[in-house]
Amino acid sequence: MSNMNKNFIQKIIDEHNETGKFDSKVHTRFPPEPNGYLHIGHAKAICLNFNIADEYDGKCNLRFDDTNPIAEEEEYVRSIQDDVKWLGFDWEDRIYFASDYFQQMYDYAIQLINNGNAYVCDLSSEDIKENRGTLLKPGTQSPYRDRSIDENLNLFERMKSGEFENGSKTLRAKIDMSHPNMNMRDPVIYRILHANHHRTADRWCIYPMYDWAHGLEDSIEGITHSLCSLEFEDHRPLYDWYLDKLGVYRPQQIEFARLNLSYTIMSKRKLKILVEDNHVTGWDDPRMPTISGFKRRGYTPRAIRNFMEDVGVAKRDNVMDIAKLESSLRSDLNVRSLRRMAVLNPLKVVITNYPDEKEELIVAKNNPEDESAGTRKLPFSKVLYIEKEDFMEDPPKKFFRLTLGGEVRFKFAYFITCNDVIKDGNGDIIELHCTYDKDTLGGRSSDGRKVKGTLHWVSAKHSIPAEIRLYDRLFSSMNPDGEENFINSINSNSLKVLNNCLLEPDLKSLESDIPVQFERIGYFIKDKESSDKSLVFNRTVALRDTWSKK
RNA sequence: UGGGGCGUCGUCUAAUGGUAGGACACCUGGUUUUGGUCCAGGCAGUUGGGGUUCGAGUCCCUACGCCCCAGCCA
Repeated sequence: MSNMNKNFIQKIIDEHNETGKFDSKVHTRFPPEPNGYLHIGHAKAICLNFNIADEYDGKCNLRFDDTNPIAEEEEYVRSIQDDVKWLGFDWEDRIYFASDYFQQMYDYAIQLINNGNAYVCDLSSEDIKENRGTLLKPGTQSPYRDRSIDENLNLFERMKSGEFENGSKTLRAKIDMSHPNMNMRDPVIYRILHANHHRTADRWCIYPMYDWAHGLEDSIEGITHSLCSLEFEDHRPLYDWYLDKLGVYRPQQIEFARLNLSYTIMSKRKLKILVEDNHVTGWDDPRMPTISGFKRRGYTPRAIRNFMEDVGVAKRDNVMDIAKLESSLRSDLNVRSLRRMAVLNPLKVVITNYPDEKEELIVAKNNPEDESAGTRKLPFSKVLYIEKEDFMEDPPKKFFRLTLGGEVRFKFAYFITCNDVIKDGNGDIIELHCTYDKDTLGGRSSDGRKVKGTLHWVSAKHSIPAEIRLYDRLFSSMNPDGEENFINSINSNSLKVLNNCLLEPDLKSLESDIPVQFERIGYFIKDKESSDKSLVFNRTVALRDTWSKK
């Protein structure tokens, strides 16, 4: 097998497989902390871990890294599972919690103490900070560094039993206070936290720090390749140090660059501000870069997964153009979505030469990309509605749509010519009087006459009302994270609500979660706020538009 | 100024030391009952300077630039 077009992680795994380092096994894990909703950046890690396991015929665990009871909640463990499932990944029975390993971690800590590699420190967090030194200056040793093993054992036991207050003591690794890597300057292993944990309640009042916990979790689960983001690169020496001092199985940590997207933020803290200060309606607001937000917006798991394949994996910092995500989205939606007629800003059209009471059913294709999607019947009658912007009395050059005296095709129906423009007192156009050519049924002329424009339309009598929400990017800045205050770069036009939209009747019974394309407009999905009485549709993404750009 | 990483089209990402390729974006043109899709074409890149070599994005030296690290967060 060649190394052509593999990413650097696959190449490392290939090497391991050649040398037999992990017995040719691949076992990865996705280890979220349940302290928030997953976003599109997490999706990269999810796809990477599950896909790579799959490619090498291995497994991928879902593991909650729940070592900080202050930040974590049950609600998040639920939503995280939903999101991973929605993306289409299956952890089978391998769902784990760091909190299930607390006893083992504690026992390992005792082993560390026994080997003289850890000590209980009475320094306050301020003192520890003080003693740590700086990037340029070495730290100084804790006065508690040389306690006897027995004293350490005794104190640690009492920390666990709840004898001490929060912050009064820590267990620390005895490494090197002048190490150039700050992570190695006697890092904290356990801190005292009298707090209720979402799974272990008050059984513990000491909680392991990330560096201690994470390697042990990986080791216990037999993970082979522990994939994480770049900022953990200088934690790897500590990851290795702990497992080596314990003499236990040691996975290989590999760091990759996380995903960044233009015009969006990925920081959990900032996303939380958007929600809490009501800049959006919730974690699943269709403008949010959360997985639940993308889902509600109408994105498909396939589009997101294809995008991640496309983006690749490397070590250099990157900012993906969100246009690439949208491109991936459109290409998935183009193939699968049903075509339907919807008029967002209705303009009344009366076909003067069409019999008053006549109605007919027009055959319309459901999806030109997929013949098997079949056809449906669209009602046509004397009074119709078209898009306001599809008529101009005084059109510019190359305007292919309806004009006074001009002829266009009403898609699937007839050729229509506009004869009169009716205006109100303000001079605004309120109605068009047109005639149809009855020999063009189906939208094709019998005399070879061509028409430049094709419009979508709905029959007034048969159409159904709907609210349509037009979403645009949440931020107008390409890099909101780089702004002095990201809130200031929120796009004030990120949501436009249209209340007088008219849909073809078939949409009444559309199931939720079925993506539709409103012809000539964009892709839409029925929102969860829809009811039988009032329909609400979200615009997932507009169709590519090379006309309005000009 | 310590340590750890990273520098390839506008943006991502490829290239056993051997024609710098692909995607998105952008621009042309063609097809089209969606100004969509599709098709064809175009624009555009190895951070700088030395060195090794028949040959360097790749190896060596050097300069420069960017990111991360001083939580009892992960």
